[in-house]
Amino acid sequence: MSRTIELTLTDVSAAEHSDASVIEHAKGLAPQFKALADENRLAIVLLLSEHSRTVRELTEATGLAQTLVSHHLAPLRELGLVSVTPKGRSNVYSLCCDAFSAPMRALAGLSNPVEHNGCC
Amino acid sequence: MSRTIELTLTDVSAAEHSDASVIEHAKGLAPQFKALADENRLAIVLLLSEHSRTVRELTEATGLAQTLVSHHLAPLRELGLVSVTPKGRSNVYSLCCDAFSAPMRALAGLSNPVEHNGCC
DNA sequence: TGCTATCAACAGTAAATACTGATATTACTT
DNA sequence: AAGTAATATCAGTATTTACTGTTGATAGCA
Repeated sequence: MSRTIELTLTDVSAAEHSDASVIEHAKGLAPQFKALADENRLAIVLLLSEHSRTVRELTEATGLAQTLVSHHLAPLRELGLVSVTPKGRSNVYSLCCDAFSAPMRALAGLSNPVEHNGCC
Repeated sequence: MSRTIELTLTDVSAAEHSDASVIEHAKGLAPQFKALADENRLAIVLLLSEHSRTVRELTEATGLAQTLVSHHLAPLRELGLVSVTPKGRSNVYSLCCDAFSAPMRALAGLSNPVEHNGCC
């Protein structure tokens, strides 16, 4: 019960980057990780990776207060990780694009990473 | 200048997971993201993805205070993301294993993710 | 034109987290 | 044995961030 996915990446090969460039890179990358670092925000993202949902649906699925769901959606929106489409009096949220949702769906299927501890 | 890597994953296919299981999964996954969410910790991890280093080397490479580097290494250690090997009076840190360092090296080579904003 | 559902923004509080400086510990060096 | 280099821990402060309750705005519905 496993499969193989492919990710196309900029080549990093054996090339060493300067320390300074690695640190610059960390600064650019950290906000994305931060957006996924909160378990409630991550739950929202994973739920959206299945299919688009309204705020109300997210509120029901997570059991969180509506105001808290909106609160978490705001930074995801600002980072461009999710997009909004008004529909009637609802707001339908979707993951931004496949470039993001594909890896997220992959993560959603990862076997429990907590049990990774002590692997080496 | 790009290449394709393969990741073998537990099958997530089209199967919808229950909301509850997705939320459970988020709880298990969030700590790993949290460990990478701080730009200084991420810098340390990316530096270690190139090769193992002592605390002193990490301190020099990052420009951070030694005590702060040690402070950040502690949670990475507890999560099992890095491992320590005493060598002389130094402590050599390495990324835990290939399962982790391979994706991290890939990330280190990703083109700037900040410019992702507004893609869709 | 009220009425209600859906959502976002605001203000305040509580809690977590990053940082600093000082200190203790261990292992080399002379 | 004394001195020093390398590191971790501890206590304290500052900052960030998550959360709650209230309120205001918009859009459908009766």
